[in-house]
Amino acid sequence: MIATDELLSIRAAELYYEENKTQDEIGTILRLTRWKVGRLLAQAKASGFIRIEIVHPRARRLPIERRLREATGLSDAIVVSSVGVSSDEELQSRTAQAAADYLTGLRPIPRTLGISWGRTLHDVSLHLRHGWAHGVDVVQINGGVSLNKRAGTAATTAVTIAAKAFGTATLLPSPAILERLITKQAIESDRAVAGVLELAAGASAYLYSAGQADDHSALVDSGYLSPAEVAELVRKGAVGDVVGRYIDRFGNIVDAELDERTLGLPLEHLRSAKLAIAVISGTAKHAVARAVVGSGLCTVLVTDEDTARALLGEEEEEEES
Amino acid sequence: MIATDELLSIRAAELYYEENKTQDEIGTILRLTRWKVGRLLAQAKASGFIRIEIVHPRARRLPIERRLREATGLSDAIVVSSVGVSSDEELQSRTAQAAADYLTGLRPIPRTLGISWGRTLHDVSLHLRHGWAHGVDVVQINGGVSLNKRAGTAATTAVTIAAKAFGTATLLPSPAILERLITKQAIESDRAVAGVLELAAGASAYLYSAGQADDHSALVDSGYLSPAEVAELVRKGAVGDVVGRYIDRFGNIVDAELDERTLGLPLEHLRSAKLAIAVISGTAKHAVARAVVGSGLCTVLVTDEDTARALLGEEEEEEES
DNA sequence: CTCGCGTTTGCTCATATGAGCAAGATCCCC
DNA sequence: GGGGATCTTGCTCATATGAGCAAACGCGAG
Repeated sequence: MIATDELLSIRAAELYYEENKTQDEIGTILRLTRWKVGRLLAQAKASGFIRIEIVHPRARRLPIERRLREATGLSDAIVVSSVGVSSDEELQSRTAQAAADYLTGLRPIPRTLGISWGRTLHDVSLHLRHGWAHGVDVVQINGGVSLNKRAGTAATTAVTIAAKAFGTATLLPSPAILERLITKQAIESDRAVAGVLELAAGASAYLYSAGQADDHSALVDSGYLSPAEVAELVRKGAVGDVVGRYIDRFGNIVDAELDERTLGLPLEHLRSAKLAIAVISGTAKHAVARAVVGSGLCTVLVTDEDTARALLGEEEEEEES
Repeated sequence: MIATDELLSIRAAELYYEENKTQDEIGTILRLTRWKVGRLLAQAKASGFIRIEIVHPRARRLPIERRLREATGLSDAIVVSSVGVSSDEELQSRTAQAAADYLTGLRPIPRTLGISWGRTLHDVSLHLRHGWAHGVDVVQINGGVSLNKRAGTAATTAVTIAAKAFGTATLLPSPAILERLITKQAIESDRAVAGVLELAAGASAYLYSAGQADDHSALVDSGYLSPAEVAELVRKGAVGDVVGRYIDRFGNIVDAELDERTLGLPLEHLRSAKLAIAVISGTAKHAVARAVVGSGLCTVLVTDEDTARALLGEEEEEEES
């Protein structure tokens, strides 16, 4: 485009988008035919001079969703807009809301929903509408008895999601990680526990999040792992955890021995699931999101715009006043 | 708007603006009639959920220009967009560019143009196109011989503007501020100087900027005033200077004695001019811009979006990712 | 239950806009 | 300076959209 045309297209855009003039009126003002104005406007759009943003906490980014589906083979991708967001918390809250929306709109409605636990899932449970479905049974897919403070969060999450869907919640009465392999095997073979695991294995859908591999991980908070142990896992290549199991950037288990002592559905089960919804948001989780998506751990990803761009390899640059 | 409609309008907006679907197609997707979709879209716009920005260094903000004209009685206002601008320098450069554009498009073309000098005016001179007009004579309206480094800037500005318009430049061969009143009176009565002042008084248009009242003022830089003297002026209420004369927020001369020793067109002359174009941009100049516009020193203002909003009393709040 | 009022809905019609095409302008290579 | 090749321009026509209106709906008072 020649320079004088570029300037004209900006003048036309001002009149069109800011002053709501018709292309015909603009033609009169700028002494152009209305077709020329239309072309200038089209050029301005094509050159990226016209930026249209949807400013709303519930806004999604459909073009990014599409590119993500195409690039990764996910069966669905939900990407919330990060326009006007300042804190990671708000972004995560928006993402949780979107996950709740997605769950609500899911057809067919899953009879049994396997879930993990953590801050994200808890958030999702809060954002779900009372009566979001009728008769969905919820089952935990990994050990969820917290060792200290956060007591009951895991249980609360499952119960809330189930209650809001007028269904039942089945809790996995076991720690997430056992100290000794033998204990884990013993618990696992316990009738109650085995029954829950079997139920979990037969769930029609899974909903889970992922944790970053650092001191803020829920597994550290809950007392299952010490910061030093996590640091050691990171040294071995861990980028985060999925249902309590630490994976490297290829989605492989980092520490086989630790994994053996971790009670819950194995990752392979998620990989072969028909419907596995991962909810992952926040700058710190870009790496684990990559691993989850890259290794086929989920079929549906709910995330934020920045994480999605990171997955697509287009890091966002700073802008705006 | 009821909550469910708000959400629907966001979904519709995503499909319309991001996916370029027609309202009809959106209707099919969301199971609505196309009229309902149109109404939702209208609601989304009305609620401010749709933000359209023109991202370009030459973009102006026409609605703000209009409000500014209406609120202040200016005969014209040019407001450059500050979208995507990070530094004050860039904003000032954009504003200077806009001033150059305005000057170029001015009809009737002024025969004689009275100008001040300073960083801003220099910027404008550089942004003017060679051949921006044919035969405009330029005359300085205030003393312009610099006392130190910046030597020649004032002269260069006038000469450049004139040369690019194939006209002549008339310089005011005098300092901006004299140390003693008697000297000023003597110079003023000198044939050469008096002749220039007369020419300046008869100019068909004026173009000038304003300086902020602090150490960065061009008058301090040029050595006419010491930082201490400026500080004293500020104490007396000075918000900035216009063609070398310090004014308070009401546009009144702050120090009559100093003003007496300042050589150039009196401010009253600018106030009664048919066409006086002020170019003022940057956060530090909001106060002086208010004084200039409020006291009728200009008929046309070229400024940036932030300054314009400040004049309108709508300070911009921070936003964006 | 019924009536009246205000809101929402689906429609008709006028207008605005984009696609596609033919004529005209411009370039540039010889 | 001639003559294709390419780009630009103004147009016709089909489509998308907004204004305005009447019917349907919902809601509360009697």
